[in-house]
Amino acid sequence: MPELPEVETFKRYLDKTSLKQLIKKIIVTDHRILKIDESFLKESLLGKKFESSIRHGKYLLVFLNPRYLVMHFGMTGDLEYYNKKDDPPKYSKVIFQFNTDFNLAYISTRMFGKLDIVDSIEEFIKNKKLGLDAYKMGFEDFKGAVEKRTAIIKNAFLNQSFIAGVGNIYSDEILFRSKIHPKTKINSLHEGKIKELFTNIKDVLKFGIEKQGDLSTYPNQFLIPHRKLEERCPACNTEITRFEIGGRHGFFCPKCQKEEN
DNA sequence: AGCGATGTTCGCCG
DNA sequence: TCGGCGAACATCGC
Repeated sequence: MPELPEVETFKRYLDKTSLKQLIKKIIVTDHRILKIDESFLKESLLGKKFESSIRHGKYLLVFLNPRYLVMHFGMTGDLEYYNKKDDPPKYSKVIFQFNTDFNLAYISTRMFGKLDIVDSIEEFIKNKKLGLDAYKMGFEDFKGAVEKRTAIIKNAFLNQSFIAGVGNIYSDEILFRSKIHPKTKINSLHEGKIKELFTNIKDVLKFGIEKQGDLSTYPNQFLIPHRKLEERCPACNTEITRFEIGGRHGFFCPKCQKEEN
């Protein structure tokens, strides 16, 4: 699932369901998902509670005093809070059993997600070299980040050290809405365009969060429903172009998104 | 039945 | 050091 809107949805779900309950048992069904030893995971969590959570980019950090559990979801991660009476969800890799009738399952279908333990948020962000959180950043900081970079804009978005949280799909949507060609050099953008881009990042992510990360019911005027071959631009009816960049497929409208801005 | 996939990381090269 | 590329990771659904 996850780019920023999905992870924000996981955060709200975890906050609503799983805080303040004693963790009495942890079951790890696949150790490849752990970046730390199982014993350290247990030492850090057992007998404690999930106190609060913070999302930075695509990462969710859950505070347990004194450490943080870091959840990353790869391309196919999920969380499910379920009654102990029921079977664990399919592809559960770690199950947190609370001192209640419920468990929280960390699910990773394709094993791309990871769980880690860290001492502080600042240290984590620094070690991972993560940029500003795309949803929380202010305009001046964003402008500073843009001016420090020389890469083409699509690659910049995919690089989490530029700004954190935007991935392949939402970056296409943001560039479409901003009428920016994905291969535009990011440092060629002028102030007005940077401002417009900033506003569109916020709006696209906000809409995504309101949709709870569900991409399947987007209105026609967005690019998202048209990210496939032989689709047409909802604004001008030109055929959408598919291109490859950094080993991924991106989509854009060659008429609405011209190189020059 | 092969290919592609909302992510990250690492090594290589310019 | 940065930027871009390609591969690797793992596995399921189309």
